[in-house]
Amino acid sequence: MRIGELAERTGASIRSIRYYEQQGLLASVRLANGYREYTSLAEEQVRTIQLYLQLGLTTEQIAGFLNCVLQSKEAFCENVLPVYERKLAEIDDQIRLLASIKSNLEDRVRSILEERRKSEDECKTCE
Amino acid sequence: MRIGELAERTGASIRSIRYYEQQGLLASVRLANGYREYTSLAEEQVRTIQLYLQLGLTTEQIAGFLNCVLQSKEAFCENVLPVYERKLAEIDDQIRLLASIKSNLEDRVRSILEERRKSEDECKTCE
DNA sequence: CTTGACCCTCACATTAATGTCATGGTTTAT
DNA sequence: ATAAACCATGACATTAATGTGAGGGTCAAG
Repeated sequence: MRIGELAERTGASIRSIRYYEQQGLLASVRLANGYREYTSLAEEQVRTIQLYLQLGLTTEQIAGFLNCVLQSKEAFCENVLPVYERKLAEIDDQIRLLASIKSNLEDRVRSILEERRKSEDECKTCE
Repeated sequence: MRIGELAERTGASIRSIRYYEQQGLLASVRLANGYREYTSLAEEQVRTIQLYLQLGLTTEQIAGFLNCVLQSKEAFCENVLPVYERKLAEIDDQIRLLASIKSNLEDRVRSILEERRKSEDECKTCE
């Protein structure tokens, strides 16, 4: 199939599919006219790429194990686990940071509401 | 004081201080030679900017209420609370997404370890 | 008068995947 | 043969704060 059909089937944009190829994630054979031609395997391959991208992995990380996982199970690809571990650590850091900012913001919101409540009370006293 | 001293005192880079000015967060008067001159108030102002940036607000958001909060309390600046609320909602979204990716990754790690354990067991059986 | 430490502006780089536009070749159907 | 639909490459834009470097004034101390 050609790139348009592959895009249609996978939901990836043509632009993205070309990008995956450029990043070494996806191969294509070129027809005499220069068009990319894909086998039906490409469809699953693009879906696999999308899956890993949704996990927040970079194309570079994916490139490190994609060929392996396309042929065997993740469990048999040595490169997968370290990437997952690193990503998990990174996510934990991000969550921690976000949680800390969140509680800071919540404190501030509480303070503001509290201060405003006090002001309102004063107004009532004034009346 | 000049920009170098302000940078030194606040820990902000000279580059950042100029950027804050460009974004309308910080004013300076220019000496005859073109140098920026700051009053001692600028120091607190930069610290305030840094504080809001650490909360993940953009310079644009900060610009929306900085003048107000420099003069009175946050509680009396109408523009603060909506920004905080929006930021909190955004953070919740991010945390939810990260948590979802995290549990997905954890499942995958578990699967891999499980599969490998099974393989090891088979090996023992083989011996 | 020269050196070194300041300061200035302008502009490009950074990240990473994707969108979008320009320009142009190919194919298919009418 | 021409229009419509497809494909190609290349390049710039996106986000937002900051780093960095070029090229060039200013000023104080020696």
